[in-house]
Amino acid sequence: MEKVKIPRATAKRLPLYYRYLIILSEAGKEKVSSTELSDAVQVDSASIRRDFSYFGALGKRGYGYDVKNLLGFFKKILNQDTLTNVALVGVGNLGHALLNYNFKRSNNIRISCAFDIDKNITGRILSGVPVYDMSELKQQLSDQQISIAILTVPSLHAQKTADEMFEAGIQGVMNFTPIRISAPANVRVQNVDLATELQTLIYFLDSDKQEH
Amino acid sequence: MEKVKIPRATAKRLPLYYRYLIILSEAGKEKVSSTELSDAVQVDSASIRRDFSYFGALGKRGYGYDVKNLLGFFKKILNQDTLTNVALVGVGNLGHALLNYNFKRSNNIRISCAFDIDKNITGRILSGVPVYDMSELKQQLSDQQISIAILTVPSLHAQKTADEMFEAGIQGVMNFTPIRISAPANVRVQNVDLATELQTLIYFLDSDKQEH
DNA sequence: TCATTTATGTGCATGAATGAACAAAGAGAA
DNA sequence: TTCTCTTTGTTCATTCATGCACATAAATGA
Repeated sequence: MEKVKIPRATAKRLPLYYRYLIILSEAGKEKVSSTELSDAVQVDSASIRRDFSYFGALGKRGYGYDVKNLLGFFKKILNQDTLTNVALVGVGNLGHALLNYNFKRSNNIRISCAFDIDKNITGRILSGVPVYDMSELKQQLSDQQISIAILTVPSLHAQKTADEMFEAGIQGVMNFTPIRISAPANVRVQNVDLATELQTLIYFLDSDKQEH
Repeated sequence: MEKVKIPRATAKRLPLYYRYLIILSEAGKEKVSSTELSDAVQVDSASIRRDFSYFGALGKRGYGYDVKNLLGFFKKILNQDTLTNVALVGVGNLGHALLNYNFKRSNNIRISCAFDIDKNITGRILSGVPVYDMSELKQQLSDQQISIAILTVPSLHAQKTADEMFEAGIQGVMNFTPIRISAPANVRVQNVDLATELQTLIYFLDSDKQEH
């Protein structure tokens, strides 16, 4: 599937559009306007139209967008037509929760293997996912052709574990540790920093308060 | 504590700086330069200097920043000198994980109560946190003077539950559901959309691949 | 058929964020 | 003290993102 050069901000919104298109489709809606969608996803309607327009003229003036059309289109753009397997590294509290998180339903993503160092959980199958010892990382990722991993180990092991992952050929990391791991230039790291987000929320609330 | 008007992007980085300052302090470092910090937090050094400068001239030319000074300063800015209590609404997989997540160590945030509708877990104490029935939401939040909540209920109940929270006086929500909840104008909502982030990562990886 | 309404696609102006570059200030050495 | 070196604080140019506003095109109804 040939892809156009899309602004970063747009690319971040695509999965959101996709999810709401699924909802609309399941609700039996045939068409949708940028204004309707705007209400649902809370993005300005002009931004939505521009986002869509990067892929060509997908809508019809005076009508809106055909839901089925749009859905099929985004499915291809977002590689939703093929299942993406990812690895989970670190099966602690958060890791466990993610194992049970249903990425598959609206995203066609599946955690197909997990890794840990704790002998009590390695060698077993948790929530339908086999848990291997870290020593098997390279072999398994290679066998299963996995290039994306979710990192949920304790901070202390974050960088060391990340290095092992890069060694094993990981190209993209979703980093749940509070450490900013350093990675080779060709690797994408997406940080999800729970404590920081919460604290930012608190900060903004306080400054809201002071304005009034 | 009087606060200056800070750009959004800067405010988002403050907790990150704070965390690394703690690490530096614990490692016994007395001073730090913007360049050193830049390596650690992966933010351009000029941006760091500018971020700091919003609060006044905190550094010394030719020397850098005094770690203890800076730390004390950020502690106040970020309200780290007082404990912030938050509520957790929805004790499923993710909720459980968050109950065990240590927000307190470097952020002085504590989940002090949780809510659910499942009679099997309400009325009990999980990971040191009491779990109440949803019917007690308003009373408890009022008693404990809590204005921030983490929302981890199933998508289907997201909006309805959110409405109850607003009714109970919640001012800030960290929304882990994939639904964009609609909220009163004075309420801040921070969305943490795991599936979307993962999918965005996949999208960027694919477009990286196509460039080469 | 023709007028009216609806909703797209895009030009434009504005604002935010970034990072390079550098003058100024202070630290440290001689 | 005086010189050199380091590192800040800030200016500036650039890029990115946003949302208004509107011309254009299609749909709908009379």
